[in-house]
Amino acid sequence: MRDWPTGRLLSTASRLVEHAWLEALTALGLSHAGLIVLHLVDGGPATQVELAGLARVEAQTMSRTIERLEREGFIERHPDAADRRRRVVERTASGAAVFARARSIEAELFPEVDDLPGLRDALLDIIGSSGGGRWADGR
Amino acid sequence: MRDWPTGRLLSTASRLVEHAWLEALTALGLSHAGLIVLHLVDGGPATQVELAGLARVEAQTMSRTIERLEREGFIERHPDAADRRRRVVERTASGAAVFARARSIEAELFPEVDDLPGLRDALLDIIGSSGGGRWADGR
DNA sequence: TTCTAAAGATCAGCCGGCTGACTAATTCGG
DNA sequence: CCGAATTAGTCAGCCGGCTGATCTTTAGAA
Repeated sequence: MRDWPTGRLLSTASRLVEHAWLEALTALGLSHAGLIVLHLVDGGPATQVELAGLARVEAQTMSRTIERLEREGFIERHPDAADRRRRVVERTASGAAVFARARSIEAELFPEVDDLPGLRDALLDIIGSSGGGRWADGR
Repeated sequence: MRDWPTGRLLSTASRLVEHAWLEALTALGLSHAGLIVLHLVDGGPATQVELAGLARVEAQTMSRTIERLEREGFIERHPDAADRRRRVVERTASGAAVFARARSIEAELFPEVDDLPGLRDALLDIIGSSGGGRWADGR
């Protein structure tokens, strides 16, 4: 496995970390993708396109993720009076509660690694350069 | 995004790198998962359970991946005479050819990063510790 | 020897990425 | 002011992870 190309190591590591997470998350009725959305709307309501851009995900993917969150009662969608194409996504009280609980364990489950800041920098580099113009917004 | 938990950075980076790959790979009629299998059977024929273990993937997932590779004509499955539960997976000439072409570009597409060996070590660490006994074989 | 447990492979069904195609609403140019 | 282009959202369908259940075959124990 030491001979594997770096990209393959990256996706394998990612999958295994996500898997380790899954149990704790499903116990809360959440999923990985859902947690990201809860995090993003923590800063206030947003439209689906905005959320997709921030999560670096296509709008169709975000649409389904939000649909599942709504089904669980963690968020609500309200039509925007000013632009009736838009649906504004908002956290519910239940969503706020589950986010508070999930957030605390999010960092704890990540395995120990020698140079954590170095790893984070490398990942941010990769995201920046590999995003290839698809995600204009850097924030 | 600098505030994101490391696990989320990891999966985001992984997805973006895979996406950058997809175009080159689909042009060859291949997929990420398929390429891994072609790499693994490069060392000789193997059973599906063996391949699943080496790729760190469940047997059901490997089953479908192999099915698609077979459909494309890149591998063949033969029943094992000694143990009729087993199906031995073998590369075809076409599979060998496409692997040779894909392999050469695999490393080239990975973005530049400062401390590549450090990154690889960190990822191997994560895979090792986060595999949590699921994948006994360390090789 | 027979009968049960384990192993290899698959099926069904879920989630979360993606693309392509579509609708409804808004914006903008002539 | 009206029609074309753009934008927000969704639907359909694919791939690749996963779990749980099932089937056939092999191995092992009584």
